[in-house]
Amino acid sequence: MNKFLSQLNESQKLPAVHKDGPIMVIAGAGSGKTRVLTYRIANLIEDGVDPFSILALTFTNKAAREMKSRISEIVGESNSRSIWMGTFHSIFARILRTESDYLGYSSNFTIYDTQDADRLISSIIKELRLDKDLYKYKNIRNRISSLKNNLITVKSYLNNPELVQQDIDSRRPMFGKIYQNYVNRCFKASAMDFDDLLLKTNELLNKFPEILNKYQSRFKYIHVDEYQDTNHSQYLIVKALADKNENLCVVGDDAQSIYSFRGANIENILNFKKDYPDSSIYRLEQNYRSTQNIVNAANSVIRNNVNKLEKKVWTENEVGDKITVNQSITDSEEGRYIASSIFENKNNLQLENNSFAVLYRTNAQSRSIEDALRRKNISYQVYGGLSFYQRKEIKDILAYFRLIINTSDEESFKRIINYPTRGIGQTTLDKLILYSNEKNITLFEVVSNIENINLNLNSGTKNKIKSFTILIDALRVLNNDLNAFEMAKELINRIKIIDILKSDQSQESVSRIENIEELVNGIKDFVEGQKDVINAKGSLTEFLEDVSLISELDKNIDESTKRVSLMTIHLSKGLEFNHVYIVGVEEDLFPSALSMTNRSDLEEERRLFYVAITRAQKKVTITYAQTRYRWGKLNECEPSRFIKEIDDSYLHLITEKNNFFSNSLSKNSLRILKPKKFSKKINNNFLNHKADFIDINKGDLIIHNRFGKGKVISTEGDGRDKKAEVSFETSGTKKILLTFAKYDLLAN
DNA sequence: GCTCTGCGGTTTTTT
DNA sequence: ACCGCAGAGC
Repeated sequence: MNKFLSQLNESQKLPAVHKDGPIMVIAGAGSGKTRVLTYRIANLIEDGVDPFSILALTFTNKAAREMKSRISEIVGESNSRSIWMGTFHSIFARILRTESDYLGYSSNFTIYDTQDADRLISSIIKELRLDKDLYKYKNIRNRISSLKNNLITVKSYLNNPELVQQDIDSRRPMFGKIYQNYVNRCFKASAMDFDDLLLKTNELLNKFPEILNKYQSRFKYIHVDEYQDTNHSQYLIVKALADKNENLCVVGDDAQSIYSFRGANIENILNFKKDYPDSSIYRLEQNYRSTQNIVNAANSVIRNNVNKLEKKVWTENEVGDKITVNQSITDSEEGRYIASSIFENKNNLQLENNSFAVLYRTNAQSRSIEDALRRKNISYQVYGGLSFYQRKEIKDILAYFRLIINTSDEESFKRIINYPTRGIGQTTLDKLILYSNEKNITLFEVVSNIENINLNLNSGTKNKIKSFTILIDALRVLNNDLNAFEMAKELINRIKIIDILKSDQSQESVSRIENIEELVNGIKDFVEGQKDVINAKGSLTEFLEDVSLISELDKNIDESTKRVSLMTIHLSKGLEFNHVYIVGVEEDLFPSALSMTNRSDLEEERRLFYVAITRAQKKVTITYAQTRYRWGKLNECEPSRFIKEIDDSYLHLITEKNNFFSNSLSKNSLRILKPKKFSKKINNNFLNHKADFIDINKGDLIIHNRFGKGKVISTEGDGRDKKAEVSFETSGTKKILLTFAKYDLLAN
């Protein structure tokens, strides 16, 4: 037996050395499942299995990278490099590019993200002259996505009276038409959305036995991490590929299944034994991550779920601190409590910022936490939300890149035909789209041939269109020789985007310029990094492939500054932190109001809470507020039922007596607030006396997050109605409402 | 065709 | 508060 296996305990060792045949590993939180996968793959290689024949599907590309580097420490880099390891989406995108001919696609196909899909759906709804209030693009997108994840193509949809009736009943009889147009337009644009990457892989494997055979023979050993979060489409791909050798190892934890909204099917893990009757099932129940109090608290919560596999997670770790539950009066008070608590723990326990994570149910909750951390000078990193690559200026630059590589890409074309503005407006674009739909040719073909097409355009417009096509054609030629970084510089010079943004002096433009610079630096890093990769050239194509499937956690973050992590609980899955704050643990927020109508949704929320608790090694703090701003309005909140589900013996409740509220609250206001449900009147009193902002007055200098530096000319109103008129250096005079505005006091 | 303004939806989670 | 969009006015 290989000596590195001695680093595993007995129950970890069994699945790690189980070589052939289907196995499932049910791994409780913190039980070392990544370790098992790592050593199992290393062991296969030491046993003489060709790394090229090992496939490992992970949940994020970051997880894949980390696992690869750990495997390379054992079996060497030349071996680990050859393993097929990555997310479903990235691995099968790679295979689809290789086999694109079979499906009638070009190998350069674009990957549409959610925003691209939404825009395309919106324009189809508009073109079909449908009522956009009845046909909400989000509903349509979700419906298309769920059909695709269940392998229901347009044809099978139209042949299924029950499905068609569902849409008639929800007053969307034209849904089928939209679905059909959407699929056709994606194909015409040579684009695949996220769901297509899985759907088309299934199509490829089902329709072409020689292809199926090729990949079945290649992938002799298949591993799937986070199996509980696979959807039906992914399940079928795995089943098809594993069918020949049946060397399949799936690892997961039904208690951590939290992605049903994107089609994940918990039944996949619950039914594994039925699918593979000869399979072996292993359980990892010893937790190495957390204290006894944390493990026990998590167990007492998940016990309330009916639908689950029985297992008992336990630990030999210390008992540890109890879970602190803190009540705050407002959401901003909650933020201040967390910032103070982090500050104190850092000092008392000699911890760095990166030992702490703040986890929340919705991205919108990060704001109050960010404000509080900023005021205490604690550096933090927000993951998720509007990501860097979704920002307008970045998507616009990327749209150029995408069009250069795939001129059929309709969504990219529409983004940049008039960016920067070159006098080609909506009217012209509508004519181009109409013609391209009529003749079934791409928009770029239309403009490339604009001279010979009669669209009632004046010669000025025609010339503007011509110079656009000349620009794109020139860049396409350059792309044959230049790498991604050189292309980026070339593009930015040619469209003069920095100059244009500079001429507009607003704070917003400054930040757009910074973002573009950051993008260019990122591309430079990427090109440098590609020098180590076999056969890679650092081309634009490679860069786009990398960027379009990047996940929130894959981003390169400068780790030299240690930061507190802020993220949704969904994103935190698989991670661990010394101290974890779970915030906004209130009814209607967590569990979400939308999850309370049926048992299975509520159970998923509970699993989410379980995930949150089990991220912590040493300490969990749960917070909730009595009032919270949502949709710009103040709401009264109640503590979440999940808090009550934790066995009391693991909890330390902070009562008002020993609670340390920040200085801005007087003892009086605390006394007033003592009754749990306070009246509207008291509520208003409180808010009028104790407004939640940095008070500013005439003559003060402030810095505003959007408008920059400015001087207060006058103020009006009181309490939370207080407004200030501020003269900003670059943005002119604005009136701001102090409770909402984001600013800091510079001097007075 | 461009730009400003006001309005309405937004906040469940993401590859 | 924030964003995207539609409509008005230039």
